Amino acid sequence: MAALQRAIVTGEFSPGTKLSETDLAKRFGVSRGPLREAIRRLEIRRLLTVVPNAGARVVSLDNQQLVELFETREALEGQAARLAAERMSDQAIADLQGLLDRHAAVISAANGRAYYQEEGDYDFHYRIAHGSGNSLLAGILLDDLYQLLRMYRFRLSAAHGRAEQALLEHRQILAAISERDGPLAELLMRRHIARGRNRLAEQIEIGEE
Amino acid sequence: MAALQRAIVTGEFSPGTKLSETDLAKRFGVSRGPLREAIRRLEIRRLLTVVPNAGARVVSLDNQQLVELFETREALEGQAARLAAERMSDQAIADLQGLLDRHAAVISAANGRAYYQEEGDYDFHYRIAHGSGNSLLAGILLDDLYQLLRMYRFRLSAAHGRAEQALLEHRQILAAISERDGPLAELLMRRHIARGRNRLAEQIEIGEE
DNA sequence: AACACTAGTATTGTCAACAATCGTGGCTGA
DNA sequence: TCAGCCACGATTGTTGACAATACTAGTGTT
Repeated sequence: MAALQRAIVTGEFSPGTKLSETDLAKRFGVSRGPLREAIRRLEIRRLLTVVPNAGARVVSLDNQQLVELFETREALEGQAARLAAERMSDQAIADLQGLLDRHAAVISAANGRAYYQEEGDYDFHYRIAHGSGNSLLAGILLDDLYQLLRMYRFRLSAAHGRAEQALLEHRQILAAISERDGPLAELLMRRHIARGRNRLAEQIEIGEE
Repeated sequence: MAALQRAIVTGEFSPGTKLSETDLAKRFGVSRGPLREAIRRLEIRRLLTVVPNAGARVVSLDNQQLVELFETREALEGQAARLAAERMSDQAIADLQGLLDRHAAVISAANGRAYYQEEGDYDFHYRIAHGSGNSLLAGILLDDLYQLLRMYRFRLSAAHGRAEQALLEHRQILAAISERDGPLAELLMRRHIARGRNRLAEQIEIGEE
């Protein structure tokens, strides 16, 4: 039944698609009852928009709403980085260091921007969220916001040649965490995400011309 | 069907209570189908904890989780205050000024701490969240976190004689917004909420003795 | 030709019955 | 007496059928 969420998040259904309950029920080999429960959950997670008596559609974010998403991430991930600097174990920090080393290898080897930009970036932010030791904050980020973000990764992946830059920023953030400098980690993380938002804003301007 | 959520949030069911589907269905005069959908929604909103094949319970936050709630609020409401300083209309700011004036009247008149502490505080933060112009951020705050908070307002209301202090802090925040000073508004809001968290921490220490 | 209304169809909302799983109480045996 | 097992009862999970609402196509009127 989590298969429905996966199907939506991975982009199997494109934004704006109308979701027929009977169709989905047949597709997933389940009755309409459990399916409706799944729809309600995805509605609360903001992955679907439901209008009463008219059905559910895959959420379709306009550019304004994507900016909102980045603004919200900026606040939450900044706080996560601050808390991670205070609470992450030395072991977890070392592990994360290793993760970034592997990312570096992937980038230099295959010029593997695509992989790094999507999964690598997600891995890093995932660990910071967990490292905050705040399960509520981590849950909002990972269960809600990141699922939304994944739906739009194609629109946001126009940042080629940015893998190296992102990796550098990740290393700076981790360095601040390693030095247990919470405020600096927060500042760097906010700036890191703000850059993503600015790139988005630039694309919007280009698109409007 | 939103009646169930209201019943839980207003504290009609105390934290930890087991919720029987059949009982609730009879109570609200509805079948188990729609009721289960409502339960799933409240589960995602973190107001209920559901274990498979064993039923749903009203969420029971321990002190650690309450601290997490405040840490998350601090990040989100700080950002909301910053954005509100940039985006709130002059009219909305003037209205909010009027709201605080009314709060001041209530406090001095009836020594009405109880009212102000609960509803007044909520009103103020509600308007800031909306004033951010970020519906995602406002939604997370108002639909999710504040519902959780309301369940525990009794445990957090041990701050007597604090109505005046809270009002003062609200005025300072609004002044920063009025001057369009985003960073200051954020700082003051974060400090305002951090004070709430610190009072909570003090209570925890007292309770542990 | 364009609009309004109506009937038909499809889809969502709701319900009561059935199946599966879990917790509990009592029984048996060492 | 206590541990383990079994069966019963209760609760959750699921299903298919029924009711209500919204969309659509077609017809008639202006």
